[in-house]
Amino acid sequence: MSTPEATQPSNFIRHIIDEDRLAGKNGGRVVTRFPPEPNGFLHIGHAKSICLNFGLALDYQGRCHLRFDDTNPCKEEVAYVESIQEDVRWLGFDWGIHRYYASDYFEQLYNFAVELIRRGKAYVCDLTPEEIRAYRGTLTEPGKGSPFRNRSMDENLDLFSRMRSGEFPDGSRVLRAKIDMDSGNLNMRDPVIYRILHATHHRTGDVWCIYPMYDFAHCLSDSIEGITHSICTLEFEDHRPLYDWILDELEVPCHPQQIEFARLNLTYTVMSKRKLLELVRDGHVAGWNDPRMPTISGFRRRGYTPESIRAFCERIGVAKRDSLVDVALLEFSIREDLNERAPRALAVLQPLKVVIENYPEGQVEEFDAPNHPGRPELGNRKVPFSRELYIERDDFMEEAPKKFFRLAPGREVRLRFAYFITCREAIKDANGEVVELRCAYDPETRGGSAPDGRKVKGTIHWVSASHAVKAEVRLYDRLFTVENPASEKDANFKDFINPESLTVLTACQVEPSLAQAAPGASYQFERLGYFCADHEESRPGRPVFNRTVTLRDTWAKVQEK
RNA sequence: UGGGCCGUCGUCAAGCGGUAAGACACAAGACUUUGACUCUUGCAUUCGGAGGUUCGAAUCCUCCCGGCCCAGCCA
Repeated sequence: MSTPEATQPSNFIRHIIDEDRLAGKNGGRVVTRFPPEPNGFLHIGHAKSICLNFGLALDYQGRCHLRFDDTNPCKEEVAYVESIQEDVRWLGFDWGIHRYYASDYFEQLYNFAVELIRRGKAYVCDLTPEEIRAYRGTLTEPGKGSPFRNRSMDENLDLFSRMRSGEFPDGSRVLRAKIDMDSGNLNMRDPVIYRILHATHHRTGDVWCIYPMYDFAHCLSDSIEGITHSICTLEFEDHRPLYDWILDELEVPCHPQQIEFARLNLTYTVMSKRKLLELVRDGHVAGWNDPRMPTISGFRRRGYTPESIRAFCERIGVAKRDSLVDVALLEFSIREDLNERAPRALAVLQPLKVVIENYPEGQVEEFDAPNHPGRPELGNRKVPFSRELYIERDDFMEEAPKKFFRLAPGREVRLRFAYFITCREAIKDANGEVVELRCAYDPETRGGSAPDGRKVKGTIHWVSASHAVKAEVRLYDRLFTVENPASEKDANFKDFINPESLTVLTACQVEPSLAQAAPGASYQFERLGYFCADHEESRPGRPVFNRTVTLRDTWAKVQEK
């Protein structure tokens, strides 16, 4: 069995854990948790956290809890808890019996709050939200104490209990921790830990009308569950003193260690739930699982595999510096995986008709095409060939440069698995647009090689016109035109939405074997890219494919020069 | 004139006082019935800057510069 340290790249969190184990801390146990708030869909930034937390548990033979941080009934919905579980499972992780909800702890949390009051460390405050803000001071000036700061313990106990029983309207009072209004850390200036919210909670219904704030609920939930390492993102660094303060002031089962790492940012997309929600709400995308979305469900529908996302998360590493990861790394990860597993197929996206003038009318041949060039065990399929074909429009150029290896008047190319053909004539319509090619084939080149040893530089894909199946193909491109839309100064991120992020092609012609593509199945359309049959809209006989990612395209780079 | 954190290749990221890993990207070449894949080669005399400590510094110290986060009864 390999050591944990050897299975994954090292990072500072592993170092901390290694040291803790060496010191015998927590009895050597490692218990982590992934604590999403069910107020939106998971995105690839969450995938980084999931891979980290569950990965650590796996490697150190510990466990990782899935805990819904559902302390704000106004924003949370069961639909989200369902999608979150589906996504975590799809990514390949298993929380076993360890699925929890912060709302399961509401009673315990309430009792902890009461205890805090008893210890003189919390008080009920009647200030309005505006007053609380004003009293809090600013970044550079200290705050001042609330006039309710020194209420008696009995009064606090009474008021808090009446808050719970619903005597007071929303916003009229809060419970605050009594810490330090002079602290340079605003989180320590008597933070609110309970607020009144007469809202129906998706799990507890109307049982409660007061709800704990994140800072109060999170550390205690961690402690209740026996978490050893509570891993979160950088913006919670300022909250750590409060996390520790609460656990220090109360008698709790254990005191987990909060560790912060940098959240994932990816080029050409946005990663905050608020912004993603906005894209969905304003109809810029078709939903949370639109293949252009950086959500896990979006990537799934786009044709990404869990393996590729896990490989990506491993490659990006874990550190504390803010970073913006090149989406090319994600694309590399999915190409690497699909190259290995996706069966090949011939598909013509923008058909150009080709008539092979010297090929007998009505004749049909079938060629054996391997499903994968490197994996013969994946077998072969038959591809029909006839006098009239479709090829890709881009594979013909009327005036082709020397470096263009494809079809042009007078030039010869190989039709993959079939014959060499030479272009005799390009037929144009009234607008001067090429609508058909008249070609001649060389019968001696059956199978794709010439007995006389002559070579052709180019091989193109094709499909037999009368056998091809019509398909819809959706080409996806980056959602934004700039690398970091969220950081553009004096502008709204939505101003940078790429108007060409989606191109729908409805007249594609694909080889017959693709007619029955199973929803979600991935293929490599040779020379084009990886495509997957759409989970929701693909139908037998009328397939719909989503482009996952293009193939690497050296020719495109040459063309740019 | 507040508090916290971070600066190592274009992008991520190892390194933890002994003389700059790796990946992606990029470039050149080989192979090729996918201009794919694969392979080979190249790609930081230097670690934000300046001083200092040391036989020796990306690693330790000092100062400076730059970036990020915090003033929700959101998480």
